[in-house]
Amino acid sequence: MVYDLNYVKDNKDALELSIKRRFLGGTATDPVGRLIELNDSIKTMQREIDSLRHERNVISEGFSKASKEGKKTDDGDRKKVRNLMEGIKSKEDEIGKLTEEAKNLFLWLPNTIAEGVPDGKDDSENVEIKKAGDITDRKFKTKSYAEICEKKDLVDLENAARVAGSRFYYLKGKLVQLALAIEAYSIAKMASKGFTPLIPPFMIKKDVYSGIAHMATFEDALYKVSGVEDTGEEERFLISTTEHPMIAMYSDSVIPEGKLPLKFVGVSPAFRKEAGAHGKDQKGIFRVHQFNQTEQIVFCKPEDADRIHKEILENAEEMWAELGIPYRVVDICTGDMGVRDVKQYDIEAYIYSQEKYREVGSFDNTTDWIARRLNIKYSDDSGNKAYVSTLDGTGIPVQRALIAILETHQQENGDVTVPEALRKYTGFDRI
RNA sequence: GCCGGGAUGGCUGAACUUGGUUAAAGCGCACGCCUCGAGAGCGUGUUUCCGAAAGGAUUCGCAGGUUCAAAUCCUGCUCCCAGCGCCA
Repeated sequence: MVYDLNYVKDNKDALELSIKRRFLGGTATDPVGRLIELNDSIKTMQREIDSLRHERNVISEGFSKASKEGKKTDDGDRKKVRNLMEGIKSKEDEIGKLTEEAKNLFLWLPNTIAEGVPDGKDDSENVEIKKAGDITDRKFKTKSYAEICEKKDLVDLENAARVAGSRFYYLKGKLVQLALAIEAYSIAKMASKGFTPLIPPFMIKKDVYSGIAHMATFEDALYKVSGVEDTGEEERFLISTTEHPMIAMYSDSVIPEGKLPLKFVGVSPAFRKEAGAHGKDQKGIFRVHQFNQTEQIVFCKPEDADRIHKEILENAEEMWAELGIPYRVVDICTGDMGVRDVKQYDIEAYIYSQEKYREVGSFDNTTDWIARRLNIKYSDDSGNKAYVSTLDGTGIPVQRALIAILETHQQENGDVTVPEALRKYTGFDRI
């Protein structure tokens, strides 16, 4: 983790405003001011340490010369150096404490906010900016996906609960093939747009993860893999989104400017504790501990971030349209936006049985927020380095797409037609 | 899991046995000189941090330790290579 406090100084006003508009103020009093204060003390102290070290180095050099010439060394100097070292040590301890506090504050800081983001406290104040696809008036009564799965034996929740616990499932039969078809379709679609397909590791080391996620995420979302400590290995966590290992791929890296933008489409399972979601979508496969997804990730130059942000949103829209699912695009308000985002769009698919739009994708412009934490830079021809911008957006979340397809494409007799775009991957056109 | 070898700057690669000015040398890259231009040649620069600069600090996989002084000695860890064992 690298933290760059000049950035905080330069963006003081924007950051303070951001904290206020996101309603994060209660967490700490004047975090930005405190951070700047810490920064100044750390710098001053570092300068003092540097000059003490210089003194030490000068004396030490004298020893070096003396030993080469076979002369005796001065015991008084030896004592002096020892005193210097004590001074350095105590100052370093102090600097360590201040740095720890500064790092935690820095990690906590949200991103700034892009122009035009609607103000609001929570998701009720998000703004719908687009509706697409027709919600058809049915002559028959809509069956929920759960009913269809039950009737056609496509999901087994009961045995899953006994074997793995609640919020787990067995997918069965044609639903499995449909799930794999969604992945294959989504990967092929994105690859055709110049995104490099990627299957990432499904576990991440703790120290890497702490650059990406807040402690709250660790406790509420992440599963820790236990048992490895005994062998002396580092702790690992199961990924909670495909995005994390994809972004971390370039941590501590410098990407040559000519390679940007770097575009990837990943596919993997994701594991979430869903702590704090008790009661929400309790049954079924809408909110589960383990799901599959495809994910778009782009590393680009800052000036391209806005444009590519819209691009990844449009990529996903294109896929939902081809799957024939009615959806809408929502402009997320300040209070509901991820702290990493300067701007966030969500796609929500229409779920007939609930007569509601439900979230099926999130599209984040995180500018250099992640890059600063994971130290991802790019360099131009003359070697100047700057932080890249990163963008991430869902491709297709498989389980939720299954739900949307079952509910949207059901027929009166209870069968479900497979969207045209998926047929070459399923090999059948009807469930 | 066992045994062995290894990790040095943008890259190649020495110094480690025996701790001591500036991490050698080469390549690449940037800038300058030279040139009508290019090449060659010559010179300067090329980890990171503080600093307007001068300068200082820092850096040899990571973290500690010993020492006036660590790339070098000691301990722990991570990763890579090869062999053996196990294995989808």
